[in-house]
Amino acid sequence: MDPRRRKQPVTIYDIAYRAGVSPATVSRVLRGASGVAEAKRQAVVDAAAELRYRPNLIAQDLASGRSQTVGMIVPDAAHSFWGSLLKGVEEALHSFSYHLLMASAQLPDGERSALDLLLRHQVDGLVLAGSTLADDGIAAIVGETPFVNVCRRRLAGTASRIVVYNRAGARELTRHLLSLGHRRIAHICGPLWQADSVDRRDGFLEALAEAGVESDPGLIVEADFSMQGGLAATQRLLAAGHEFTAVFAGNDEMAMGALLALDREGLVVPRDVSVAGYDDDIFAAFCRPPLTTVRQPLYEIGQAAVRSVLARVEGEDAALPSFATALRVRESTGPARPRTRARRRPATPRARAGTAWKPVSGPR
Amino acid sequence: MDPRRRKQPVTIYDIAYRAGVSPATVSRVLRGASGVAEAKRQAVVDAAAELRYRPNLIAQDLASGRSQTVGMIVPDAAHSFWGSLLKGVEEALHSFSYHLLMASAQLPDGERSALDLLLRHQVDGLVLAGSTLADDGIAAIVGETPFVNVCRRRLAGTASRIVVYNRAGARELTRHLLSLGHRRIAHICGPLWQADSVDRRDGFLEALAEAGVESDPGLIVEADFSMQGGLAATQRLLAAGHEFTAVFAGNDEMAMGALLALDREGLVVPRDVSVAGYDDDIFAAFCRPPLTTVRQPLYEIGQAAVRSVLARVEGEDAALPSFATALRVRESTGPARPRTRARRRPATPRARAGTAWKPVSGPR
DNA sequence: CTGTTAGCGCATTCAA
DNA sequence: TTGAATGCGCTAACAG
Repeated sequence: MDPRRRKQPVTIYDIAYRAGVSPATVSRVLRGASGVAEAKRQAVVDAAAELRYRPNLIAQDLASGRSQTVGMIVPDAAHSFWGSLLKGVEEALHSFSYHLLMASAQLPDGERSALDLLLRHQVDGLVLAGSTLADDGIAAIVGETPFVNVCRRRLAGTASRIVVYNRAGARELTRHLLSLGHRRIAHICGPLWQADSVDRRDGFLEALAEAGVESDPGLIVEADFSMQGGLAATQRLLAAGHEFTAVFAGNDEMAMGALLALDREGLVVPRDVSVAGYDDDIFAAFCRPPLTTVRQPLYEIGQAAVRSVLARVEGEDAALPSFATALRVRESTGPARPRTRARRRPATPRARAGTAWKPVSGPR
Repeated sequence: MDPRRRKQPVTIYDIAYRAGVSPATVSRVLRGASGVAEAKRQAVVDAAAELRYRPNLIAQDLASGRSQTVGMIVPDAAHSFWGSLLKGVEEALHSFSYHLLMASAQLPDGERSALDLLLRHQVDGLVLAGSTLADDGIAAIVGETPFVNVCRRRLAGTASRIVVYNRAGARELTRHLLSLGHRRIAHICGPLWQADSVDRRDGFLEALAEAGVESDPGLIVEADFSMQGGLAATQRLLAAGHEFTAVFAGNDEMAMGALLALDREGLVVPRDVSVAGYDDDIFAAFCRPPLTTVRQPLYEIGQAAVRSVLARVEGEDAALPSFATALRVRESTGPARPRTRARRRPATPRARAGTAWKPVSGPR
């Protein structure tokens, strides 16, 4: 049933034999332990090189009780948002000679089983991106294994979470809009069961309040962080006849959808309506017009998560850093038009318009 | 030095004791082996559940000689192109109860060391995305470990490669452009040391040839698959005064750059110039205008890669599937204008134009 | 069918 | 400093 159980071609025993020392000494040398005669050390190193020795980490792990591996759970690697985080984590791990065991999972249940799988693999620590589980829920299944949350989707619990000052970021962005003369600003927020969505919306509202601008509940709509969702939300806004001169989308993907929806209506950005996003996603600078947005240092956040987890793996009690955001003003935002209701130009007739924005986007 | 070498809280010995059987029997039951009395089976299952037993895969691996793990190397997880592939691989692996050890690496050297690391971890197989290494080079370092290449960047070697009919895809897309009346079509190709780039360019040229349209070398420029590169390439094309009514970019990212460059010149797509991309990236349907492109089933390719690798891990000699592409006609392509040289509308003055396309895109 | 005996490859006591 | 012995948790012959 089992074809060929591959055995290690060369082990420390081979090296020991060749170098004329004991396996224990080989182990010491290979692991950089002190207290080995230089002559033997060299002999071992040479032998290992000549034999093209490749350490068996699995064996090392079992013997040492630590796997040199960190597990990461990502909701959807196909989106550059998560991809950036993933990249940061992977590269940081690499620099510490740790390995990355990756799992993707969206539903809470999938997350739980993914966690379980990762733990079976004896990961030393965990980086959870976009988790929907609460801290205690996670702790219940991971036990002592250190973990840190990044961009979590749960409102409660900050103990394990790297926080990004999203409220401040949203506030700054909104102030920018206000400074351009916008008063009726629509906000497309992400799912409100997610911490980030709520934070950004709150920041938005705070900025309005501090400027003495009354917020119109009708101008706040919820979507799902997808381009499709942003498109639909904007269409709803438009259809409802709400007047607004700017749209602040909770992320760049939704902003992109908004741009498309506005275009469909013959509205020109930023002449008729300003649009802003959030995240400074990989494509934000290349939209037309390039998108005003708020940069979240995802890559750096990923790195910080790793540092924090590894520190705890080493037994140190690492504090979780927080991250500020940075406003990126580009061309999708401009001065508010004097008339509140944006003027339309006749939409260009399109034969294929009906199918144009079908969700052909992602793979699968 | 070593804080707490975590030991397994509950092992098969504990279960054996509790269920009143031998560890071997526990192992059998847990691994679903046949030939165990139902009574004992049940006892073991119950004991395991009560003790909340979590198998130690590391130990299993060491004992069985197989790690239930596949390694994947990705050039850049922050791009949805690679992300889609990654997602396909991960999910397929998951469905086979395999794990994914991920490594990112761009330079050949990084790739080599990444491979080495993965092998130290005793991965059962490898999926290499966008590899710059030749088959024999890879084999030299992985030995017997099965591997498959996906979207490789090397021209030579198809033995390990899942091929996508990119030439046919490019041909079909070009025919579409030709059918719209375009005769002077610019092509922004990817790096010509990459198989995909060459294939697509060749498909482009073939379609022109079969239509009896002479190709103009001046209309073919090389870029690096990035948005920034597409922007710059298009600007070069424009600056050189080349006349063209359509642009076929080697991938969607470059197409997006092209859209921006054309916009900067006051050219309207598709009225003045048609633009087409390749990949059907996650944002393609949401550009303005939505991008005509060629879909590559990346997710499915990832899955196929997994099936193939795992089959070989099992000792079967799996053939590598090939994939066709699908033309996605959207709104960025339209009939060619009668006059060859596209007409411009005065570019709108922009204060921030200079900084607008700075490479603020990726993280890092 | 089931238990006993050996390892898997390496780290790590403990003596020497 | 170094080597011999023991074990990490589990699988896999081998007997019984």
